[in-house]
Amino acid sequence: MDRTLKIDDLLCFSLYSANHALTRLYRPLLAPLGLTYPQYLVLVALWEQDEQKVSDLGKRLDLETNTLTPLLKRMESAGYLTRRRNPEDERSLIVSLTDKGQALQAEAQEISTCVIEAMGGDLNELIELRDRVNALRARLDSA
Amino acid sequence: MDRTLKIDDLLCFSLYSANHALTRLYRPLLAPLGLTYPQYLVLVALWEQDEQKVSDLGKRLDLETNTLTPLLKRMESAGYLTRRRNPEDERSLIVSLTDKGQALQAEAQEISTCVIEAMGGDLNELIELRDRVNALRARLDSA
DNA sequence: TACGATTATATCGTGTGCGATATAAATAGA
DNA sequence: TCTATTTATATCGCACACGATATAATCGTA
Repeated sequence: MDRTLKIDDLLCFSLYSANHALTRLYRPLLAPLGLTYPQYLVLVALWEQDEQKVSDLGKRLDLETNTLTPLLKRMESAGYLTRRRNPEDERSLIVSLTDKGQALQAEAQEISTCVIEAMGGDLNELIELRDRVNALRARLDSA
Repeated sequence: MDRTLKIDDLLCFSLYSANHALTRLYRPLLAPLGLTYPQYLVLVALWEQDEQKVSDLGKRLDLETNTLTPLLKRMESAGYLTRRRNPEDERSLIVSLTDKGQALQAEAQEISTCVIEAMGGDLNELIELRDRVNALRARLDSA
């Protein structure tokens, strides 16, 4: 049996590469809004629950503050959100959507539709794939 | 029905996040070798087929030269590979493994074992997941 | 209350990714 | 053969990611 490690054999490469392909798919869809893919994920998290602390967003998106702080500053400059200290604990920072940030939610539905179409295949299959990838992520996080 | 877009609903986020989790898993395994995860993927590609042009590696890993050139230079500095012009076409550059780069293949087997264990679950399940993710990637690339 | 430990965010340095552009070699035509 | 076009790699700029470290606020405890 051939034990040579091949690039296409690696689940890690599949995920790495599929993630790149998705980023490339999102880029032109998000460019008109001046958003990057990680910034879009921040918006999704805030649409789901507004007024989150930086640490909440970090847990939700599994990102560190050294990634989030500059990213959120850019989004604040772009007018999509505001950052203010928590009056109850001046250490933490509360991130809130602006009206402009709220308003984007409507356009996002189109983007989702577009992405799902590009992914092709049956919707139930995509959902199952999502659940399996999430399960893998959970196993990796707990390892 | 609740149509609010939730972060965990997104297959794109699953892949994004699983990819991060994998990178975090590989980091401490590769750090003793002075390698990053993308650099490791370059080695895997070269173990499979030595003496590849930069453009070949780009196709294999789905990366542009603006990513590969500096990455390969770092790997050359680290002594894992050499870069020389193709005598038959001076525009192209041939990337070859050094003895040191070849030698790493043995250690890689251990890393793979480690990663597969961390991924947990049944091996056949992992293979099926890989195939599904690869199929998704193929659909995205052709879209 | 004083002060060391903890917590939340920020900063710095390095390494990807990639759009845009530059450079050099090879090729195709007039 | 001379030149415009194409091709392969390199460079530049910006935005993630993240380890390491810094700073400021809060907490715990004597």
